[in-house]
Amino acid sequence: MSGFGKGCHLHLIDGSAFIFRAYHALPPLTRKSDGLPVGAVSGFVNMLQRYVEGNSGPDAATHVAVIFDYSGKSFRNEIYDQYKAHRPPAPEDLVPQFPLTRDATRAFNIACHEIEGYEADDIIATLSCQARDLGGRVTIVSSDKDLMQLIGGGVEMLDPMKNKRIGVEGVEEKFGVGPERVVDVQALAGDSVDNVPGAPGIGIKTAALLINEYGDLETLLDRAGEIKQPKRRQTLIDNREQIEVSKRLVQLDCNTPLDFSIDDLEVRDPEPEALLGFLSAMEFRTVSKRIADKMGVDSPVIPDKTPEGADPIAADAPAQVPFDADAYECVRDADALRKWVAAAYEVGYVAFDTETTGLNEMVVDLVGVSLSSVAGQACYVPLGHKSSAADDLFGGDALAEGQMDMNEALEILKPMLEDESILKIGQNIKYDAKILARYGVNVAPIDDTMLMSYALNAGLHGHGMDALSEQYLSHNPIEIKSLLGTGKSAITFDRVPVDDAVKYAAEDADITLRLWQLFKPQLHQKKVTTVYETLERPLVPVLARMEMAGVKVDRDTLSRMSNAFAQKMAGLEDEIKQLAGRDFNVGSPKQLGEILFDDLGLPGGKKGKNGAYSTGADILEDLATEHEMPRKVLDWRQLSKLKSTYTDALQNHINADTGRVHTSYLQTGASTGRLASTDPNLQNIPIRSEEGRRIREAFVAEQGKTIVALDYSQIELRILAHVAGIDALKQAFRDGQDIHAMTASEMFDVPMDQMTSDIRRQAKAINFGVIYGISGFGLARNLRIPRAEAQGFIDRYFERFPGIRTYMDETVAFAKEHGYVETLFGRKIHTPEIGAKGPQAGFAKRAAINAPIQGTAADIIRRAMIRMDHAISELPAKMLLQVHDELLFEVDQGAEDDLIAVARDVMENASDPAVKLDVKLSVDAGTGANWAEAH
DNA sequence: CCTGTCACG
DNA sequence: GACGTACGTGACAGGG
Repeated sequence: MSGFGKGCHLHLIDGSAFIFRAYHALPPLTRKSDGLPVGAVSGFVNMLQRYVEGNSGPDAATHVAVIFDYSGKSFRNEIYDQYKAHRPPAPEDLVPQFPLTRDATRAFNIACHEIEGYEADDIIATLSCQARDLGGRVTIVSSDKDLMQLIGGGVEMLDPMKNKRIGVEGVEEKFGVGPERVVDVQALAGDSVDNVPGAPGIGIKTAALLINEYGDLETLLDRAGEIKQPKRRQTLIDNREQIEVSKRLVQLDCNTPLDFSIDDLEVRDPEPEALLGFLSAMEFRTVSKRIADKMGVDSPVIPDKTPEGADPIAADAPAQVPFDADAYECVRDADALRKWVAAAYEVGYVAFDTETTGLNEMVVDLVGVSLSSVAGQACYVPLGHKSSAADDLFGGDALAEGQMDMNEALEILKPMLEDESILKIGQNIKYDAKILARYGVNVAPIDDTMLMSYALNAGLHGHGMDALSEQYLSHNPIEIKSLLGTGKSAITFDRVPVDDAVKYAAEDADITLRLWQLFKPQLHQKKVTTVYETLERPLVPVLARMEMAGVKVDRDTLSRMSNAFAQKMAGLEDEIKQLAGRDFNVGSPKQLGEILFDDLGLPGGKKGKNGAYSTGADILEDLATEHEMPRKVLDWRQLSKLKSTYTDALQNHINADTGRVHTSYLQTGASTGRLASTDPNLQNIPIRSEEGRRIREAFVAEQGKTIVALDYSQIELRILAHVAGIDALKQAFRDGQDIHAMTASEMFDVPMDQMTSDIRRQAKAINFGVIYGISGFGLARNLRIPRAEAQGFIDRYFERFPGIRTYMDETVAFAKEHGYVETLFGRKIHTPEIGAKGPQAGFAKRAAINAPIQGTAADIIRRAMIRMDHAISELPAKMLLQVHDELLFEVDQGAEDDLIAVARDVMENASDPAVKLDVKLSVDAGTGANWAEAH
């Protein structure tokens, strides 16, 4: 066997990082037989398994090792006794798992090494140098920036989280200098995580600037006196020794004494017996089975025994700490804030919340931030509270005393909020992320308790924090109303006294943390982790970007329409009052009812539960044959709606700075998985009537750009064809037929070439009816035909497509048995009313039938949106809006075709590979200067 | 604050 | 046998 050399490829896996990631990513699982904590081991095994599976192709390793930190002090503590001094001891339940991860590595037949007195990074450095000198390639599997100094000359890093390779350019992007100067920059910038001091006040940006100017650290320090900025100059002169120590701390050692050689690291196939033996000893049933299947051997039998009295759920429940508002801290200076940031680093996560002057993220100001990393312990950092008017003769616009400078606080918080190793937990964190984005902070990675609640319990209850706190923590939080008041006299949060704000804001962070601790393991137990991780969590940044992008709305167009509507309405109003014989408020259904049914004595007056006549559009439509007034009222109402809701209200939503309208998407608004759009709702802009449709002309592209709209064609009927297994429907979609005409032909025995628009219209109504959980009454009302006739249609439909009936019955039965229904992607929609008696039973049944269809369509477009972000990143295009089955883009003129090709591909394949649909998805596209043209 | 009405998919 | 019924949303105006 020849030794390591040219053509060889060494993979070095940062084992310790794997362990911590696994520990934080997974709920605290225990071995069933004896309660040994094995969550981290389980995650570690999964990562190794994925690594082994992916190790093929041109980048495959010929040699591989997993490298661990040796527990205890390293030689760096002799250089600087405070090195990594802020690191807390490993969590109690993680400690026994350390040796098990070594066992796991060996079980996979992968070399595993650690050396006393050295860190994993040093071993990785030494092996990288050796491999490079021998002419081979190296891939370091880690996202630790301290390892970036090793890159170059055939050495690359692979970020396993993002599955992204990092080469020399990646280093330059991160540090502003090449790999050989990374240590110089780190020596200056220091590192709060490892407690490397560096030069106070100098961060990576400034450090890179200085190093690039002077060449290297030694030259810089020697010539520090030449620096123009007095503060910088003094810092470097005063802290020379500290900077030199820092460099020795960050410099990795390429001469670690190894008790093995690279040749010992050659890749070996796992031995089934050893690997399965280890997995069954750990009682990992799922992985055992998967690996056994892969290896083509029998999976080991793992006894399923639970010790008497053990309650795994109860063991997982977070500790009950009483709520204590007096325990919350008000943070007023940098040192205090740094302590809270350090606390986040200790555990690797932090719940945080922002307080602002209002609810419109695009406009409001930041007033304060609250943090919590341990239940019961939380702080509030007031930043923008105004002094009370009584203290300030100049109208109370001065900042209150005892607050940190906003920029200083953000400088301390930003590295932590952007640190990939620190999980930021929020309740509706999209809101906080958007606020902070306007202050130059890009919050990531994130978890969101609102979305967790939604993935777990959609259909059971709302997902606002107050409701969740009450239900799951038995704690009623302070109401914001009690601080701000209501109505006209309401104040903004910056006017709330700081002492009151602390109690309210810190409590929110505390509650969020506790909810997270509660929900996180439940995701796993309730099997909704995939839904949360693939359909909820990654959508947050996508929606945030769309909302911030906004859509350009032309004020003049709206204003002109508004005037035209007003004129027409005035004319109609005169005519209506003339016909009524007296003056009244046309916009009042109550008064209108009295005119129609009492004064004019028209037939069919039905009083509702509060004694008023019903005057809905369908009733007026029927009355239109009796009298000419109802038609005029209908016309008036349409104009009134268009004017008040669209041409007038929309103008007020145009952002003064951007000239665009920025909606907010609510991810948890609809139980089925659909989004909801608010402030303003851009998912109900008119299209069905010709007059309403023209409002879309006001949604325009910027100069030099084009609006592109892509929408799924018949997505819900396609999903119905799949889930109900209707072959005729599937075939029709495959053949590209007119689906409603085909339904009509099938039902009414009319050949396709003799189809009339009226028959087709009826079939279309039936097709939609099926999706909604059809009833004879509903169809009769929709088609304005006798109920018996409608029922006949339905019977015939079921006869021709018997799969539909089966689907409906099975779905209702499933809902009754489980209390929920599911989409094809595993989203659970709860149906608590399914067992109800009375009219609600009908509602619940139809909702249960509709939910998997509407929900699966919603899941598909969510997947498309999540992938779209990356897919169009190279194009001069932005995704602006989602309207359930449609995506709206703005793209540079000339790039429309490129965008359509990419976006259509993403949308049509959005269900792959999780779900293989029997029916192809089809997407229509349109372009134009405005939304009306593009549709 | 609730209800009726109507805009969308 | 009667009861009421298409599914999912949000915004606005009127009225207490």
